Amino acid sequence: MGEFTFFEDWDLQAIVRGCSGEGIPAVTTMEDNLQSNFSHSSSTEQDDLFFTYPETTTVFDELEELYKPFYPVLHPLSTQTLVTSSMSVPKEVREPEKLLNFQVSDEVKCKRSSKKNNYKRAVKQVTADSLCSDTWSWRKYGQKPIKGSPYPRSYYRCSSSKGCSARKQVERSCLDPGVFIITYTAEHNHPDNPIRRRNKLMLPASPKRVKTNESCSPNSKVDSEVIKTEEEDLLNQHLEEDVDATNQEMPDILMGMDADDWFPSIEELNGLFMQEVKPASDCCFMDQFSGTLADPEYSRSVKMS
DNA sequence: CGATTTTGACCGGCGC
DNA sequence: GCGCCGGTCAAAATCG
Repeated sequence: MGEFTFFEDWDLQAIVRGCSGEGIPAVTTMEDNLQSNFSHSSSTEQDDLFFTYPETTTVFDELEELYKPFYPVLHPLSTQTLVTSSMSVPKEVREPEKLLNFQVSDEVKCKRSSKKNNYKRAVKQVTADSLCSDTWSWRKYGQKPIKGSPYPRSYYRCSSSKGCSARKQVERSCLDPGVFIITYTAEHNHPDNPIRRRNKLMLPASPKRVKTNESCSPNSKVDSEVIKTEEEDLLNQHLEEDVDATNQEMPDILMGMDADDWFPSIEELNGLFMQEVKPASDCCFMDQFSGTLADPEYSRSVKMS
């Protein structure tokens, strides 16, 4: 997939690495947090990644915690993570109108003890800037329109190792289309590979690959034009930013690495600089996450469930 | 030609 | 039991 700036989003790596069981402490489960009465007031950057639910908080505190990542206006956007265990992303997250009736305790009780959900989940909210910086190699295996959201959810599995059960889901926030909600599931059972993980840039889908689907609903057809325009603007904007970031923020190259990666080899650095800095015109990554930008006709083909 | 994406079909969980 | 929904599979298409 189109991961091409693996050093940009250090905290995204942190989450993935957490899943891999190396470097940063592994993904924290809801149960762990409840047991340890862990507070969100920690001052370390790492802790800021996680939302936890201390036993002593009130329902309002919990609601506030839940609100934070999904109301970027109130809380300036940063990559933030909600870690859950053995449960799906709360539906209220996607349907904020229901959030007022949402109680964390209910969610904790809502165990879906299926095999599918029997993994730790790390839910993360990132901007488009951060989307392309995942250090792992992911292969898309599915995409589904999600009820209540105008944007489809894409499903990826780790392609670095055959037996790796790590998965991630990417969907746009229905509240802020510029924000993406990434859900990591399961853990990597292999070390990250700094060479392998640097995928080639994804090029826009060729016209012959673009399919039009007239069977989609009238709504989606109208909306698709709007979405297309907005996303093209967003893409152009972020492509420019990516080039700037690549040129100016090289120190960040170290930020997303665990101890083993802090001192990359000369060869690796050379390769990184030579491969990662590419013309913005070559960059097209959004399709990897939203299934929309690289394929301008995408939303036309999304069938309404 | 191998890797990846696309996409319809299928499956299992859940609510009614 | 049935239908809805999310998640996954797998064949075909596509890319480099």
